[in-house]
Amino acid sequence: MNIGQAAKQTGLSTKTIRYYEQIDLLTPAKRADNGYRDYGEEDLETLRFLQRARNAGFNIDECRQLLALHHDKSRHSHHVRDLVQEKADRVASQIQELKIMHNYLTNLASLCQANEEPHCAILDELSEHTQDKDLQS
Amino acid sequence: MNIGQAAKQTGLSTKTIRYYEQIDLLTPAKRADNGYRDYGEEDLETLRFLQRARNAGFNIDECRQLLALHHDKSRHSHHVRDLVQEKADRVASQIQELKIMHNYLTNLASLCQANEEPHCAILDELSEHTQDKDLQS
DNA sequence: CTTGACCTTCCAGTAACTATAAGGTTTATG
DNA sequence: CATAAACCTTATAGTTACTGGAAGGTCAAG
Repeated sequence: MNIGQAAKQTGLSTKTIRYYEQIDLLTPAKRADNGYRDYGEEDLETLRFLQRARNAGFNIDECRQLLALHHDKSRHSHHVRDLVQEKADRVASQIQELKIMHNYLTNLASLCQANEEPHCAILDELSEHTQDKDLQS
Repeated sequence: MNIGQAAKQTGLSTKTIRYYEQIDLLTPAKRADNGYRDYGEEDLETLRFLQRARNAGFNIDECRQLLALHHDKSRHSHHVRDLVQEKADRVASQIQELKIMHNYLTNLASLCQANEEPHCAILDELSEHTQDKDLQS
């Protein structure tokens, strides 16, 4: 199977697949006689694994670890769990930060009269006050 | 005032300030006789404006627009509001995505027995099923 | 007068790709 | 059989918003 087909089957782009090979996230695919990369069912599974892991928010390095655990038949399952739990925690705190930011922004937006006049309380806010106070709530 | 002082006063790093100048986000600071950048109170205000806007989650290009509006005395305040509101909306949907991701991850984590055994339902999940279904809930 | 803390410019690296160029191969069509 | 579209290949550069480091000039203190 050519790379284009593999891409379609897995939801990754051909560029991305080549890139993953380049950074040694994937072992190089075997080549057909014409030099084209040739993917089999097992390759597709690895590609799908990566697609899902990235989709779940794991970065490349974390994917590398997951893949290593995936291939390590002597792994302990709690290692995998720890990785996932840690990630979930980081996502949770990222959500918190974004909520604070969202508060601040809607607050900002509500300050402004939104008319044809040049005066705008948003710009005042960004210009004048001591910072961060409004972000902490 | 040298760049180091300006950095301290505004919460940006010297690197960042030079970078902002380099990408024309800032007009070049005037130079002292020794070639050092020399900042006055007005410069500090612009720097603080940028620090706050970045902190509020605006990217460089959005900061450019905010700064332009800031300097445009014939602006209409609703333009500013629109910019902020749009940003708030984007942040809101980012939060939604992260919540879905967080659900998925805690779900994953709960599947795993987390013991000394190699078998791990997380890896099964990432390997086997059709994708995205679990992300949609 | 030298040491350390500044400042300068320029170049490279980060994350995770995406875009583009220049070219070879395969497949479909007239 | 020619040729055009749709593949594939590699290599290089661009993206975002900086950060780090090298190599060197300047300034204040002891």
